[in-house]
Amino acid sequence: MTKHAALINGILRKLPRKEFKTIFPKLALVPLPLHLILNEAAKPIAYCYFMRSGLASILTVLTNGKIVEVGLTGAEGFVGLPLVAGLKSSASRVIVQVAGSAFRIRAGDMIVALADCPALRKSLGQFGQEVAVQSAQIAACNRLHNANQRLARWLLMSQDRLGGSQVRLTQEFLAHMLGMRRASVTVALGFLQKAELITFVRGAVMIDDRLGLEAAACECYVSITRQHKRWQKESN
Amino acid sequence: MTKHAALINGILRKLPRKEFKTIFPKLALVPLPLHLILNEAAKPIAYCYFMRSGLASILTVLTNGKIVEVGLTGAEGFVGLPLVAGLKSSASRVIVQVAGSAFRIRAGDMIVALADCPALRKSLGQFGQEVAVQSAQIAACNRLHNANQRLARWLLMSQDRLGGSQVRLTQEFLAHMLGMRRASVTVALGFLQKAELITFVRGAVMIDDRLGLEAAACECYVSITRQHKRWQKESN
DNA sequence: GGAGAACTGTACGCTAGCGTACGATTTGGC
DNA sequence: GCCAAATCGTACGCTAGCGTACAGTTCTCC
Repeated sequence: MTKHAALINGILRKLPRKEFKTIFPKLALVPLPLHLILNEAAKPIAYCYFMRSGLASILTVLTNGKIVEVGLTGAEGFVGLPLVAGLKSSASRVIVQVAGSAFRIRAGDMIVALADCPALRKSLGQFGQEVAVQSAQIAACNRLHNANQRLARWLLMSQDRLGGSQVRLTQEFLAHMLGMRRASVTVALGFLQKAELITFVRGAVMIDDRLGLEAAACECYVSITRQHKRWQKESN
Repeated sequence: MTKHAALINGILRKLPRKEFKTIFPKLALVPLPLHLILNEAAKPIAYCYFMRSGLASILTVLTNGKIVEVGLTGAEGFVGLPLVAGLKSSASRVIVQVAGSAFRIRAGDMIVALADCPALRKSLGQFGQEVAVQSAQIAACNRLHNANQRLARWLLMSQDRLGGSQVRLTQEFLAHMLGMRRASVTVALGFLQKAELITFVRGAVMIDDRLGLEAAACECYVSITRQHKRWQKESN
């Protein structure tokens, strides 16, 4: 593991050298296998993660076991936000949606590091606000927009955070994320494919026409993106 | 205005004396008339508010003008969270839902105060997480629960934050908050009234049977409440 | 106290999406 | 190469909630 490798994470990259040196020795590069649970709802946070690749979903878990995705983060993000606010347990479940890797840090080490790193605190505070914005927009989206639009939004958001044009996942999983039936996902994917925006095979979706997909998605995708950019500017 | 009056706000009350003295001179007690916009989406934050009474709704605004409530705060809360993270504009609209009063502080003064007040930063950071939890739970709720359940949840949440057993608002407004038709609100209110959980008249809803209403609501109400209590304990 | 505005009750046709089910296809392990 | 498990396509009846519309009621202002 080199410092260079760590720079792949959006939060770590922005850190001043001094703070980076403080936290770096505590980081462990770990793989993130598919479906690994990073934080569990209502459970203590044992580790925090600076994502390096792959995709993590932030989920609200209902008592009947149903789950709904309320946020999404890739290499730009961090998992373990409540800890930054001085809290010890996670309110949501965070799972690996697309396998990758991350820099992991023990909760105890993170708390110590935070005390010495004002820039890190600020950076994570901003990221926390971004995640909150995502949740808020998704809350509205879930209420007002239809399955096709929401699916298109989800594909765009995940592509942004992944890089490639292919997303590997099953329809079943997608159904859980979007809080709809698997059968509805099949239909919605079919709709987008017929419009020549995507192609999908067993276990994967390819994005063929990004602009077209943006047009097919609800405004929520653009809203989240635009808000992100607005705040990017403000933080300089 | 006395210091005692300020203690009505949940955040201010918890502040150590020293920090309170720092921020106190910058606070102005202002009335919060119905429907006043405290922060506007995508606009710079001019003032922050420590709520003292009344109710403020956090709204996601869509481009077609439709709005959906994603969070709710009363005298326990604060309006202007992005500022705490070093950001200058609000992502959501925050409006006065039930008239009341608040301690208002200019954005510039708030930024200065924050630099000197670690306990305030921590307190607001936690509150930010709570708001995020609300959004996340509401996102799931909007996807999975029906109109009656969501209405019951909303009434319970607002009663918690208001105190009294009466909530003054029109069905039209309630419809906006819950992202449904006014006609659907009429029907849902009728359902809850027939079950003898509430009574409503033009412009107001009275809660008659709180426990019954909790049973009629979806689990989301309990989830939000429970998570709040869990974190309360952890922050000591 | 009368006019206009704001608010509420109700109705009707319509559609997206649900729950469920079942068979077809693909994949991976032995 | 075969079998079990995973994944996907599709169908059918059903219902919550939508859009819309209109009339009844209550408030407010002059």
